[in-house]
Amino acid sequence: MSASELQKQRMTQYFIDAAKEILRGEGLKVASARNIADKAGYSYATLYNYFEDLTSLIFECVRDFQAELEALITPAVESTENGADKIRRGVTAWINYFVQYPGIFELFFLERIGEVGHRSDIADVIYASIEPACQPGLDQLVSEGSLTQNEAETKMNSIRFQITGLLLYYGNRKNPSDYTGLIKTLDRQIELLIS
Amino acid sequence: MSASELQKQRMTQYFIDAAKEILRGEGLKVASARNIADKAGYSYATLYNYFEDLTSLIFECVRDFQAELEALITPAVESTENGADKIRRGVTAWINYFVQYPGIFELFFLERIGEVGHRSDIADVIYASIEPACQPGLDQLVSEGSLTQNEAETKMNSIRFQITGLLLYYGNRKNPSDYTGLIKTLDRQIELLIS
DNA sequence: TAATATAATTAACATTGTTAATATTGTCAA
DNA sequence: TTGACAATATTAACAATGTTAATTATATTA
Repeated sequence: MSASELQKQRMTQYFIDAAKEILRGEGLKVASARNIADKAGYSYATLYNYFEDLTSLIFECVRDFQAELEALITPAVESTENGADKIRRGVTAWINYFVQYPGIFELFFLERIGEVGHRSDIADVIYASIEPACQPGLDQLVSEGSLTQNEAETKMNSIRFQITGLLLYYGNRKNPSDYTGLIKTLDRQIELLIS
Repeated sequence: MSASELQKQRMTQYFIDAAKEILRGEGLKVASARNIADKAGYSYATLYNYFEDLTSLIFECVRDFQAELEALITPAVESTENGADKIRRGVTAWINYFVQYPGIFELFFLERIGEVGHRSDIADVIYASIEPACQPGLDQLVSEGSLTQNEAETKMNSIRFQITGLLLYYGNRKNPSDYTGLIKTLDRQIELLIS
């Protein structure tokens, strides 16, 4: 990598780090071009020398968060040999990540379709985020003969839709109203699906 | 009602109608104070003589949409005596409404928590919107002895979370990718839950 | 050191929600 | 019918947003 490319790489990273910090803490509505650039130590216009627009920068953050999420899920899934347990632990890790960072859930799932979400690449990342949590466990159940390939796919979708919906309502502070209730509801729904 | 109260009532209705038309058609991001007032035939500042802020006006729209949705669901549910069928038809009507008006789904479920959604009253309306579609059918299954009260509640939540998640991903044009696929997936998931 | 290329900043524009100041309209007594 | 006052609507303005163009500062090279 040339010196100038290294510089460019560093600059983009400054902005990405600043944006991630804001998204994690205060959430999407605070992640304005001016706030991000401020936190990165540059002027707002400088940001546009390194990113086409604000959405591109946010997209980089989504990819980073996704990688972070996957890095949390994988060891949780691999901590057991039991297929059903793999799913339980994977899904719980998935949920816990978004509970810990509501701003990231907001970013992943609640952004207006026409803005960040409309980029099909971002939608792909989000949609796929549940797979590392479920796929290994389901594969195992299939290989053990407990499930057909077809059933496994249906169950993956059930889990995907259900935990997303669950978190969506939890995020709106409706039901369940607290974390204990969330985990209890999650367990019950998962049990209903994989036993 | 006095003459001036009638006037006030009419004015608010003009703004609500304009806002609903925009929300139905172009969606939330187009529903600005200026656009709504324009469509209502008044200046943007006039709006603030009748609503505390834009969120209050949008909230009125949510309530109207909820009533409209319920008016579609009820006859669908009552069109059969079979408990499971009541649920199938109710949920399908619920989904169809939001498929027809993606802007209303966006308004109901995708708005940032800190803005419209943070009003607990609006969150209540949204959360409850699934009940007319499920409750009658579940009640019937309970009264027939097919379900316990407890199971019925769990299933209601399962359905609530699942169809919301399903629609969320469908709205992002991911999976299912078309309406036929959506209905097929919906049927499969409902079958898995109530049979 | 001077000339040039690169990179960062300020200024500016259009758009947003919202408020204050102003203009218009309607009502009613003289 | 006119004049005073209240009610209502409109324009002007503010701060914040994303974004671009013009300008300034910095680095590189001859």
